[in-house]
Amino acid sequence: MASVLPLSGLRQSPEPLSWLNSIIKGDCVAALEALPDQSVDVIFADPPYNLQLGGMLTRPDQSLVDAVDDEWDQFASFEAYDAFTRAWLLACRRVLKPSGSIWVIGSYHNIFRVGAMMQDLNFWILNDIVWRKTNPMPNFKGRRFQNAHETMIWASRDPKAKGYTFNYDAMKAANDDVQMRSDWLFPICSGGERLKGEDGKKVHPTQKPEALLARVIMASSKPGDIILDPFFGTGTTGAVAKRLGRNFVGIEREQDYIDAAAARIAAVEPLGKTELTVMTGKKAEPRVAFNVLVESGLVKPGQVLFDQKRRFSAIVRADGTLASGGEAGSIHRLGARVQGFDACNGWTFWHYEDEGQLKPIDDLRARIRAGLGKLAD
Amino acid sequence: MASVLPLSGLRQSPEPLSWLNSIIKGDCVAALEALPDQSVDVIFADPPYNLQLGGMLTRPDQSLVDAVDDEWDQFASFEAYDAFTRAWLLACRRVLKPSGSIWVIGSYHNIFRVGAMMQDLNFWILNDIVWRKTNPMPNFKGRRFQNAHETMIWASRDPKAKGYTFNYDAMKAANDDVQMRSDWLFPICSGGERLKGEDGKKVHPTQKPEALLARVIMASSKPGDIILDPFFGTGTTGAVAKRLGRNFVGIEREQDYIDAAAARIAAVEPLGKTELTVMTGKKAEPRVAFNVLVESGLVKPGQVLFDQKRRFSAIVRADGTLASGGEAGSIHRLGARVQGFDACNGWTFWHYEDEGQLKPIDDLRARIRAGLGKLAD
DNA sequence: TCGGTTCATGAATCCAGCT
DNA sequence: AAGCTGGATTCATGAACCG
Repeated sequence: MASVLPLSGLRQSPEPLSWLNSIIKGDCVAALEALPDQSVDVIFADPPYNLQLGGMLTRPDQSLVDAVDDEWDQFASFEAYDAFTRAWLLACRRVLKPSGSIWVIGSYHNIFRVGAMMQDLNFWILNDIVWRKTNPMPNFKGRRFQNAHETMIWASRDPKAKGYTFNYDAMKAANDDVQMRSDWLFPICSGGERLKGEDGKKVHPTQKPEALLARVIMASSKPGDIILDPFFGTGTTGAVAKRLGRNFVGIEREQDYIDAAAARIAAVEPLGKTELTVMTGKKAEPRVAFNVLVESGLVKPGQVLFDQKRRFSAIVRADGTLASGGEAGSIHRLGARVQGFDACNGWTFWHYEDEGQLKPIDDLRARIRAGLGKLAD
Repeated sequence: MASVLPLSGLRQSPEPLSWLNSIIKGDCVAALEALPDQSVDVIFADPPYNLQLGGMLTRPDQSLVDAVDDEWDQFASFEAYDAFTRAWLLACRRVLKPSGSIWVIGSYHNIFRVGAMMQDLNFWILNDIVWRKTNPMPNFKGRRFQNAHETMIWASRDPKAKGYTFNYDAMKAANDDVQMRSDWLFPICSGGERLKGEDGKKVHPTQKPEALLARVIMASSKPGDIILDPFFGTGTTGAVAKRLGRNFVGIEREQDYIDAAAARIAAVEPLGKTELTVMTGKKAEPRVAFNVLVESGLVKPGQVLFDQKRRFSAIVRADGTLASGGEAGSIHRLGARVQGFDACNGWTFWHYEDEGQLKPIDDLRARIRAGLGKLAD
C-alpha cells in the first residue's frame, strides 16, 4: 500500500498538492494511483535493467565485482519484464501532461524492450541520448568491448505533441554555442557524491550522477515544473530538481532508499532565481510587428528597402506592408515571393540604407525592444 | 526470384561455393534460401530504418533537405516492420554458424524494435556500439538535440555461445593499449568515398563509411571468414571484407545498387598477409605448459618460487607441479589455494629469483615462445 | 599556385500561436 | 479544428570558385 511522506515543500500553492515534493512509498504502479491525470511535466525513470548475470565476476586480481543482484532486478523472463514495463509506462502516461515528456535510462539488457514498448504505447521518441562514461568499468574477461555507455530515451507523450519543453538556446550556450549533441560525456557517480552507509558500502547499486540529471532537467523543464521519478532510489532526481527550482515526486519501495533520499534532499539548498535564469533565444522575445517601426518613425512610408546584395528592393507602405513590382505583402511574404521561396524572415532579409550602408531592419526592431523607439527621429 | 551474380572470387576451394564473393539479387529472405545452414561466420545488416517523416524539411537558408523517402523504407505500421524484421533475422539465424555473430545498425526509429526482436529470437547481445558521428546533420528547427549517432547491436547466435571471434588484443592495440570502448567516433561517408552517379547525385542514400565496417570486421572475424550482408546496398561490407582478406556474400534487390557495388568491389585490392597479421595477444599465442619450462631447464626441479611479496613459496617438482605445505598442484591451482581464491594466474603470481630479484615465471614463458629456451642455462 | 570565400549536403520521425 | 501567418532555425566537410 502506498503512503505519502511529505518533505519540506518548495511550492506554496493555494491548493497544496499533498504529494508534491514528497516520496511516495510503494510499488510504482500502485503508488501512481495517488496522482491525478495529466499532473506532471517531466518523468525521469531509471527502471530495473533486468541484468542477466551468469554468476560471480572477478577481476584479474581475483577481487569480486559487486554486481547488481538485488531482488528488484530479477525477472523470470522477457515476457515478465515486458509486462512490468508496460504497466509502469501506462501508469506514467496517465499522469503525464499532454505537453510533457519522459526520459528512460537503460542499458542494452533492457533498453531495446523499453524503447519498443514506448513506441507501442504511442510515445513519440524525440532523441536517444548516449551517456558516455568517462570512467566505465572495464571488461575483465576480454571477450567484449568495454561497455562504456548507457542509453536514455527522450519521448513526448503523443506523436504530434508540440508543447514539450526544450531549452534549445540554453543547451546550445552550454555547449560552446553549438547545438547540444545526442552523446553526453559524464563520469559515473563516485567520490563524495556517492551515498555510503555507515558500513562504508554504497547505499544504492545504481546511483546516477547529479550532472546527468541536471542536464536532463535543464533541457526539458522550466522552473516550477513537476518532475516525477517512479524509481526514486536514493533521490538523485529529487535532489537535482530541488536545487534547480523544480518540484518533484518520487516513488520508491525500499525504506532504506527512502530514508537516504529524504535526508539527502533536505540538505539541498535551492539555487536563486538569478542562477536559474537560462539563455533564451529570439523565440522568447516579445513580438514586434513591422508596423510598429513605421508608426514610431524608424521606418518611413515610401522608404526603399533592399536585400543585402541589392538584388531586390521594395517600398514601405503606410500600413506596414511592402510593395515591389506589382506584388505586395508583409516583409516576410514579400521577401519569400521575390526570392521564389516558401518562407523568409523579413527581419533579416530586408535592409535599410544608413549613411550609405545597408543594415538589416532587425536592428531597428532591436531598438524598439530596448525601449529606444521614442528616441528615433 | 533470387539469382546469383558471381564476381571475381577471393577463395579457391576444392568445392567452390557458387554464392561466395557474389551478390545475390533478390529479396533478403528469399535470397537467403540459396545459402546452406550454418555457413557464414559474421553477418552485418543495415536494414531499412522505417523513418516516419512528416513532410519536407528546409534548412535555415530555405534549401531542401534530401530526405530518405525511398519506397524500400516505407512500412505501414510497427507491426509490419516487426514482421519484416522477424523474417530476415530468422533467415539470417539459419545461415549463421553457431560460433558466429551478427551486427545490426539502426537509429532510434528502428533499433529498439530490432533489439527486442533479436532477444526474442534468442540472439544474445554482446554489446551495443554507438557510432558517434564527427559531422552529423544539424537539427534545423532547434526542437531536439542534434541526432549525432547511430547504434549497432552485436550479438552471438545463442546465449551460451563461446566460440564467437573477438580480436580483443587487436582492438586494444588499435586503441592506444586500452580496451576498445563501446562508443566509436567516425565521420559520415562523404568526399571521394561516397559513390556518386553520373548526375553527381549520391547513388545510395545511406552509404556507410568503410572505416566503420573495417572496425566491425577486424574485431569480429578472421581472415578467410565469410561475411554476409543481407542489405548490401552499394557494397561497403563487400569492399571492406575483400580488402581485409575475408569472403563476402551480399544480398540486394535494386539492380542499380548491385551494379555500383560490383564495380566498386572489383576495384578493391586485397591487403597482403603481412598487413593482415593482427596484433594477437597472449590468448592467440601457442600454449606453453609449465612443464616445458622444467623440461627446457629454465626452471629446475627443487627450485623455490615465491609470490611477489614473498608471502608464499612453493617447490617445483619434476612433473611440472608445485608443492607447498602439504598441498600440491599446478602453478594455477596452488596459487589459488595458498591465497584462498577460486582461481589464480600462476604465470603472473609465481616468481623466480634471479640475481636477488624476483621475476614472474611468465618472463620465462616469453623466452620459450621467442625460441630462446635452448639458450638458457 | 595559393589562400580565402561561397556553396552544397548528409538516415531527420524538426514551429507556435492565433483566428 | 483546420488553416493561416509571423518569423525562427545549422555544423562539418569538401568541392567550386575567385582574386
